[in-house]
Amino acid sequence: MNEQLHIENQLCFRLYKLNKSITRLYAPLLKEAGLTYPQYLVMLVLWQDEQAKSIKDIGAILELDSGTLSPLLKRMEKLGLIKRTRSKTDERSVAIELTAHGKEIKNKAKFIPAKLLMLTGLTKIELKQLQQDLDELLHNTQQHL
Amino acid sequence: MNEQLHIENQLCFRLYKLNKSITRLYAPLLKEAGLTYPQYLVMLVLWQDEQAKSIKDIGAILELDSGTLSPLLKRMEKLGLIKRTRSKTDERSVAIELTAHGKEIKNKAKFIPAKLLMLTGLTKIELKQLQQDLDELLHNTQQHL
DNA sequence: AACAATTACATTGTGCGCAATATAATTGCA
DNA sequence: TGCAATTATATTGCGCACAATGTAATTGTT
Repeated sequence: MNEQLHIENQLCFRLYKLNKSITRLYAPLLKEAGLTYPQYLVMLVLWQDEQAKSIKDIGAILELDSGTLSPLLKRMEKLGLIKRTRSKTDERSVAIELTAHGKEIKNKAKFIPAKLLMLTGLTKIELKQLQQDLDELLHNTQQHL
Repeated sequence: MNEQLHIENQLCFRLYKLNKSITRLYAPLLKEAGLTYPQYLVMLVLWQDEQAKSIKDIGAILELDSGTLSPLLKRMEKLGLIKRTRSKTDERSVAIELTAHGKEIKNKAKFIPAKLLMLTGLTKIELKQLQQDLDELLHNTQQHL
């Protein structure tokens, strides 16, 4: 009997479940704004400073490649959230910017983080500590990629 | 400027990246055994006690529904990892059991958890503490689903 | 200037994950 | 017993995630 192979002992399985669990918590809140979770992540990046960003920039922040982002951003354009424009200074690059509708949604979305924090039941101090732990782990794992 | 909406302040984003990052760490190790990560999770469940389990049982453990498991298990059958059999006592139920090949793979896989733990750079104590923290968070979030 | 290498993005194909719906078997209850 | 409700699984459709490949624009080198 190999205790290490026991599924409940595996860190990865907890992260797998927790990630799904949190995504499901977001779903109803995001639905009100008409967003999926990955779309929400893109919007967070664009809301940051409301400046146009290239697909490359967005990919670097979210750690997603063009195979994921190209169709995702096309869907978001069809939903009227963003506009895609070929850069004139570099025709290879595509600039992504928010539409007026995309900017408006921020007002609905800005209450989401607080709502979610409440659902986690974490205090601000626990949150900060957990974020540090996860950052350290993220740093370690990414060294081996 | 809404600090809460800043993507780098969001717990969910860390979990999202960490989950992807860890899955990518597994990928090359699992490839040697011819498994994807979700397939590995199913195998972990079946390796536990090498007894046939229903799709429902597997779904309860992995928190996956038939929409995910039905095609996943069909692919695994095609790969020769498992066998699917309609239960005779209850024709609605499908029993999943390991093939000889499926059992053999355990010998390759049993070294994976230790390898991965090393890549995380965590001590056993840190691991245990983190697992507890994640369990608590998982428990809290699942209360609201 | 010519051309090889690199870069930014798009496309194709595969495998999840999940909502919604369908179907057949079983159970529960009047 | 008959029939409505429940249960176990399957199917469809959509949206990621990512590997592999393709393409056009740009850069670097000689």
